Amino acid sequence: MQKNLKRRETMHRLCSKGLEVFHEKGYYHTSLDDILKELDLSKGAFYHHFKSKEDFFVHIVQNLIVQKVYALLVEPLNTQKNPLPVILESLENALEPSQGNAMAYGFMLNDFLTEFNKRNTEISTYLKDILKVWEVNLVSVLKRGKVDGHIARHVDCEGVATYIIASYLGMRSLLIDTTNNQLKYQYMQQLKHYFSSIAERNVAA
Amino acid sequence: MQKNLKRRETMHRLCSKGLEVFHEKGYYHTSLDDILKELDLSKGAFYHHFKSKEDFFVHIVQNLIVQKVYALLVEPLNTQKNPLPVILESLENALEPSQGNAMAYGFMLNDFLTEFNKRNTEISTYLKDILKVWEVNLVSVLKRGKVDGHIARHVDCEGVATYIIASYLGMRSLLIDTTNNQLKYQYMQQLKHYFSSIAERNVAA
DNA sequence: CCTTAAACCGACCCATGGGTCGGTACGTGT
DNA sequence: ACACGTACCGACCCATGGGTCGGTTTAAGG
Repeated sequence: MQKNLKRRETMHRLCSKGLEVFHEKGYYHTSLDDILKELDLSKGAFYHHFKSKEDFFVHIVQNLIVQKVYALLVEPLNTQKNPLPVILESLENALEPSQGNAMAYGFMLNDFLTEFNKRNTEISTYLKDILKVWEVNLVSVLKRGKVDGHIARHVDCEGVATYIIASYLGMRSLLIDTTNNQLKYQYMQQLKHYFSSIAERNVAA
Repeated sequence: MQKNLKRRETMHRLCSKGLEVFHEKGYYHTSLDDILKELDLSKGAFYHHFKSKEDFFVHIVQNLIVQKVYALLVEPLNTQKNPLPVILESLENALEPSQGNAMAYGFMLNDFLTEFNKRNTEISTYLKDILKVWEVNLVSVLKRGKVDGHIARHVDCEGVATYIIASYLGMRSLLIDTTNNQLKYQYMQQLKHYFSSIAERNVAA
């Protein structure tokens, strides 16, 4: 069973490095050789494991990117506490440029979303599906917040979720290439103002 | 002076169609021939007027894109009225997919910003400068709103401007390829909530 | 061992697309 | 009318990069 292990390991090395370079330089601006060179692998190796560059990226999306979004933005919502601070915390956490040693490249959905839009509908769809999952989870946690008396009853939960996602995506756009903590701080601050406007007044946020 | 007119006309046709196609398919996914074919012009014509594809796009940015952003998002701020409704109106207007007959493609900064980020620092800088102008104008109009008693004194105007821009950019990301009026409506609605949280309470917004 | 098939190599193919260059057509000043 | 320069043409050059394919190495099974 050594062969099977080798296969998995090589594929994982490819996907991992692939995501890293794709995120850094963009999908269409990264040649396979860029990735292969860094891993000391050949074209032959690559095409033995993947049908095409596109197929390769689909693997990356469905394995790595989905996981990252889940870990950063969906899992943290899974608590019984007041949703608003929980959401704030998850967003702040996800905006962190890199925790630990390796590049955690917080969030890359926005870059890929615009890069593939209208260029590759299949990949676009996969990426949008990920956003959708986040949105659905946001909505459900917001609705629960309403029931629990943390969020005002008049609030449109779908609208709030959309707005959170939009501001977050845009923030990622502004943060690109500048590790500007000032921007991040401003964003979090205003988000708190916004949240206070949808919180139930008589309960401590 | 016929020659000079011809020159201006051809350059303008190139830039105009160039922006259209670049915005539709992306800069790097558009070949010069894509544009030239639609205008019945040749490579020779193109390189007679522009140094390179990059030089061409710089022209487009500095002439057409700057103007569009000014017209849609900066000029409307130039009034003495309460800033918050004015800003809302300008954003709503700018999100309109296409007013009139030709494609007005509302706003394309976000797409180009992410496309050129880390790929072409010169163009990136030009694009960011445009955003900066918008930001500066937002800040100044917000500060005036404070003086005029429309906006609460504790508000961080820079933060608000950043937040508005972020949410707007992100909204454009979400709206791409879907002419989803629902999304736009949700966004405007939540923006109003947010604005109410930074408005001076004792004055009608 | 010795066969078989997976893992991998790297030279090659070829379409794409930015950029070049020698030429042509025509308006313009003299 | 003649010369000149501007606008434009389109065949060509060449680097890039996705994908192919015949071959070599290596692990697994009998």
